[in-house]
Amino acid sequence: MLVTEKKDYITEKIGCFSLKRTLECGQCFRFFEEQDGFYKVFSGNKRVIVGEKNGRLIFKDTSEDEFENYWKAYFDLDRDYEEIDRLLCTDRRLKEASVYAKGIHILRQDPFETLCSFIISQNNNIPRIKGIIDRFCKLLGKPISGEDYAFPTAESISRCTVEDLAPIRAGFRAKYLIDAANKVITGEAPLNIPQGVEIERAEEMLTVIKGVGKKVADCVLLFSMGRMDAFPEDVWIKRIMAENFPDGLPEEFLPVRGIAQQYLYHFNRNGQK
DNA sequence: AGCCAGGGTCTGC
DNA sequence: GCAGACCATGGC
Repeated sequence: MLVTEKKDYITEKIGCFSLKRTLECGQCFRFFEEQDGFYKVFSGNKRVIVGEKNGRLIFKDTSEDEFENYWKAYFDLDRDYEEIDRLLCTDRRLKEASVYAKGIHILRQDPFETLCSFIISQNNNIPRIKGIIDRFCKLLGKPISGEDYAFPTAESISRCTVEDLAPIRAGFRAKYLIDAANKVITGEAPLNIPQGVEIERAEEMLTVIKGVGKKVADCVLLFSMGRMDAFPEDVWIKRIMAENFPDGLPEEFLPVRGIAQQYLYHFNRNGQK
């Protein structure tokens, strides 16, 4: 059996990107910082170890193909964030957040994992969300290697009862995870929504799932489907909007309001105030 | 002990 | 359409 050796893959210099901020700003839950500052990142049934040095990303034990075919899109490395930032900085209120959040990219995560993760997120806090997801993968996910597991497939979840899911301690959300798995399998809730579909219509396609309201649907659309016009409004964003944008976001920002949302969220949670 | 956490459902007005 | 109770669990 011939085993092809993988070497580290090192990217070109990336203009406007912060690995740390992108992973830690609350849009994903399955990543772990290692001793050397590298991150072990999971998405669906994939795993990678990635670090940042001198403006380049270093993907350990990764081929160029794996980078080009998956992780490049995952980290949204082809989008021109400098240009988006220039637009957002034309507004005084958004400029403050944009400067603080510089380098955050919106991830293109695995859609089913993102759906389940934000179902789990409801009325919950981030450390516990990570714990539930971790136990979910260990309980039902296919082993990748060592202690690493893939995210559970919809099929494996659909075979479960609420009692089967008790060990992950998701509480009242367990029944929602099962409903999501079933509706994804039948196609009643599609995870391949074309970009051309109106955002309100796309939200409706996901809110057919029990436990998925507008906020969770917008998180799935933004954080896994590249819908930069999705605008998740959690308690933080609602407060920020009421205080700073009582008449809503100005129209010129609507196509990238999801990005503006993430900057505002990060700034207000971690920045001054 | 009570409150809150990247919400949603169900009921009642 | 909108307010309020309720939902499991755990950290503070």
